Amino acid sequence: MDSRMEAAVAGAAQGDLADVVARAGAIMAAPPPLSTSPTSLAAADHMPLSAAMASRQQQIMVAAYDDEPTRPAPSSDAVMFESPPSMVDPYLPPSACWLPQQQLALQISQHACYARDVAMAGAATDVDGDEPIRISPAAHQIMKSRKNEVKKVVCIPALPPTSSRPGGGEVIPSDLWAWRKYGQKPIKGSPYPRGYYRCSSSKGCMARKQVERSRSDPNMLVITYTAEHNHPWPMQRNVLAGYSRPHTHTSTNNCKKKNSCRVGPITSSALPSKNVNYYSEHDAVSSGNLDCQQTTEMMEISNRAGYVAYTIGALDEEGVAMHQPMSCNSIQTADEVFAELEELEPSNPVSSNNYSRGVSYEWHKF
DNA sequence: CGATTTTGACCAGCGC
DNA sequence: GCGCTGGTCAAAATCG
Repeated sequence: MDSRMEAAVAGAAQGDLADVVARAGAIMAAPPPLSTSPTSLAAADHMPLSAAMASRQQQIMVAAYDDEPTRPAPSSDAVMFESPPSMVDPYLPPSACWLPQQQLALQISQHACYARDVAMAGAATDVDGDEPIRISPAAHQIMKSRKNEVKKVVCIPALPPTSSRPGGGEVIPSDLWAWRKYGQKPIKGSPYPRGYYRCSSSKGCMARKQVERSRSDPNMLVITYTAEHNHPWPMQRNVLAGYSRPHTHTSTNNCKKKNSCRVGPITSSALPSKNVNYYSEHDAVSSGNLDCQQTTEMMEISNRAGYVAYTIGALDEEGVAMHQPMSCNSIQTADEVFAELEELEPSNPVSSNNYSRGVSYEWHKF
């Protein structure tokens, strides 16, 4: 068995589910020891997948941000990541597939023993592809714990801590929902505390999320979503304003206050509370209540703004893994994209300059 | 002044 | 039953 897989399963045995996810993500992301590794993104055009992954018929999406918006679809070399790729939960809406490069995410759900699935998907075979995975009973028990609670786990590269923030300056990327922190606890065995957040958009909303750094890879943030939002997604089209750039945001420049890594306030008449500070950074849409149209728009615009999305592990009818780039035909600069958006909704301006240059984001209600 | 964060206290679940 | 651990509450502090 791949040593990395052993580590992942060991993590599960220790009850570190988040770590399992992170490890699985690392497995998926790790540069292959050989250029022909099954997980090699460089071999994207003819990517073989593990049998276990295929059995789940999972779609694994990798979204890569290209710093040069005018650059065409990347060559095979261009999809060698330093950051982990995203693995998108098939139970999640398609919107979850859209991920900026620096939030390349491993995203799994707990619809059915997800950690095992993660481990299986991440390393169902070793590098040689011939060794089956064995999950210890202890690990399996951990995976089945928390009863039948449905969770979504997102593993993303952590942003650099902001020195301006007290207590280490953890920077929590946004997922477009409004979250309010209600607790923080040190976690046994981990040097990093776990933050507890609840949705602040609606009083009755039971949505929760937990944010912690992976103890095995401090560069990874593991975000666990619990329960569903019982209200509409608070923003619409112009949410994209915060999406099309990697973290050139102002955290290092303007984050003089502890809350300042929220790029800017977003007000919306649709919101129950006034002047709610929404996280407006660009990040995975992981909770995903977006409808198909929104998703399509986001995918399209993101592609045009310089994102390139790849599907890894989409299966044909015979279970043969396919890998194909998603549409990325018309590459435009982000400014062009947002200028176009403004044309679509002149009453709902998007500050493309601010956005594209990462200075400050001013979103307007719609 | 309202919203959010911080942080210690409290509570519940689980294993021994 | 007890202790450990994780999750939540709530008061105080902080921020805009």
